[in-house]
Amino acid sequence: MITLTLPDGASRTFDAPLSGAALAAAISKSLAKKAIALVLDGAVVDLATQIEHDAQVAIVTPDTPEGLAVLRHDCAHILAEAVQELFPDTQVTIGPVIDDGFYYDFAREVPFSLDDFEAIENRMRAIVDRDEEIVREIWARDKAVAHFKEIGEHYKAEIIASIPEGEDVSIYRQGDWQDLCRGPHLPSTGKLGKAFKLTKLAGAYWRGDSNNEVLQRIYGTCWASDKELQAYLTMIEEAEARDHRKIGREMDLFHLQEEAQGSVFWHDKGYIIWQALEQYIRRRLQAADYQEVKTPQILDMRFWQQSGHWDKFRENMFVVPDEVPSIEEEAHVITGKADLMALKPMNCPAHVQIFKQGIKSYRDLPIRMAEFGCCHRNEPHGALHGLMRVRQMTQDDAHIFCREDQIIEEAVEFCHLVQLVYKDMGFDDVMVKLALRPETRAGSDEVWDRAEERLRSALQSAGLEWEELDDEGAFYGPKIEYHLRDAIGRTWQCATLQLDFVMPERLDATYIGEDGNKHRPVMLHRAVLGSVERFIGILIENYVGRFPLWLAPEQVVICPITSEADSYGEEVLTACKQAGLRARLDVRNEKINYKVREHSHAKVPVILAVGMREAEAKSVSVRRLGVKEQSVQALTEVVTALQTEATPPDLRG
RNA sequence: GCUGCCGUAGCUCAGAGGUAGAGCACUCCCUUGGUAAGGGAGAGGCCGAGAGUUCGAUUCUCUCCGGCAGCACCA
Repeated sequence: MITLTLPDGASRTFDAPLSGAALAAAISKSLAKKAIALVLDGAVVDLATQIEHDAQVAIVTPDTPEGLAVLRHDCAHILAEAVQELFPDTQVTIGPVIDDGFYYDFAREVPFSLDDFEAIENRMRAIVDRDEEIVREIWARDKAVAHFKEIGEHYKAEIIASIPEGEDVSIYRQGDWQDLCRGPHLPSTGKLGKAFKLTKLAGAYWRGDSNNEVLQRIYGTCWASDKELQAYLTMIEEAEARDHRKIGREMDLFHLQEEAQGSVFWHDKGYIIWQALEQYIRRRLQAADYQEVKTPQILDMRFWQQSGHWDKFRENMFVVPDEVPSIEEEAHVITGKADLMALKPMNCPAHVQIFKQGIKSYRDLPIRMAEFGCCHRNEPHGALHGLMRVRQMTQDDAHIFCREDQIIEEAVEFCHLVQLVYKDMGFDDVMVKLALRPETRAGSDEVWDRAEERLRSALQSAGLEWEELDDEGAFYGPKIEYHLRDAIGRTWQCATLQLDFVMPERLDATYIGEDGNKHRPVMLHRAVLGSVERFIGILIENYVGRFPLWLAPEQVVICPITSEADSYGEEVLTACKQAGLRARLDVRNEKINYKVREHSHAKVPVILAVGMREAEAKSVSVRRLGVKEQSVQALTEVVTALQTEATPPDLRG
């Protein structure tokens, strides 16, 4: 007798052990048809799994997250089967499920091309039509290693060989094709359906290590129905239209050009956003008792040697020889013999220098030292990405020098500040991560234990949920990271707080404690926006260029309907400007339709149309971006209302 | 940096072994129009750079540069 409890709390008893498939059939015919896997006491397993004893069970269907994951995993397998049928010289490696789909890494001499996708997809559909039964087999590890070696699947053999000796491995067989896999899988290939599409082709290192050979990765997406597949493809297409590089060009915010790779040319409109943001965050910092400083851009190599950057970070630094370039035709411009200086990649060592001027008392702490520091980092070319990853960036950086007993309070305060700012920016999809000790690190395990625990309690006190990342911390300490999403779902680290016991030591920063002795301060490296460039990139994508009034580069455009109303337009413009609004008058010889269309495309939040009727009544016809309706209101009222709306969030009553 | 793809007017994109085309934008003219394109004319290109194949290359081949996607990197 076996008693099985279903998700709705109901239970059923069976005389003998039975498979998931039999269970589904016992519940209903339609469920049996839709069933693709089984949840047995919380674990997703094959539908064919025998249920031997009392358990919590659920039948997995494609319309659940678990079901979709199984589907995508099978889609990866079917991709691999199709590829090996079409290209027998290909070795398989791994093929995991990812957000919205899956990928499979292949090893093959000849590169795949996008043109191959059609043939591969066709073969995948044929495999679905064949409806091959998918069977799980348990093999001894050594036998599996030998087998995969023998059939020339060296990567698979390597994976299996890394499984502990003596353990059995599971092999899934579908038709003539087989793969090492933990599972679970569909009962047969026919259950996959055809709502899949191969999307991207890219290189990827074997085992994620750039010292290893490059494999060819094929990405795909897979859904329970064609409708969902179509919806996903449409969503991706629309998301691409939100790309900040595209919107930045359309709205004339900034540009990039190859003579300054990774450095941004900010146009006037983009720089208005920058300034509004900088002034806003500066006020927030002032309110939180930060002091603002400015430190040198170029410092001698010896300085970076002392800070440890020369050792740990040199590859990412721009180096400048301290000599006068030769103007002789024949001579080398630079001798290569001069002392070296470097553009600062970070502000922290310079801030320590300010801290070290004079003698600091424990009474002075915490010192919160902020700088809108322009830093240069020599990023790999392949890493550069619009505003998101640049080589010259400005951080809303600050270093908090404090005593150990002040760490938690400072960290909690910081988390509150981030939450406040991100709320003002309208971000609701923020991911918080805690990056823990990396393999190569400075400081004892005891120090790290303490540091990590402190950040955990700070996150807890701030009421946040977070994910912990092993091995991702800075060499000098663990860090809290706030990640934001871009238009197509990629995440970018923005705010960060890093706990550092090392730098004060290296640069010999001290304060006089209550006991009259010298002590090391702790440093908290922190940024709220992160890099201003990246943050604006995220803002553009999140707002799709339709900024709230306080950030909009152009807030108001005044459009006379006939040239007779031009002089009244001037009057409206003056009123707007006097109220501090960023306004412009469009007196071009164009029809109102045309002007409305153009300024709407330019994402100007407010269009004020004025004709003779408005001129006589001292009113304006207000049209808000994205709203078809207009309303005619008194000029003075409109200006006052817009003025209120354009007030930055921290200055509102 | 690695793998793949791409590079034609300011933008979006056609094109073909015989030195280029559209729409939008731009300039000028006509039009004074009431809320997402009024009409006409004009100007605009070393077809990413270099080398090779060819009678001839923007088109084919190679190298480089840049862009895009992913990987690695992101202290």
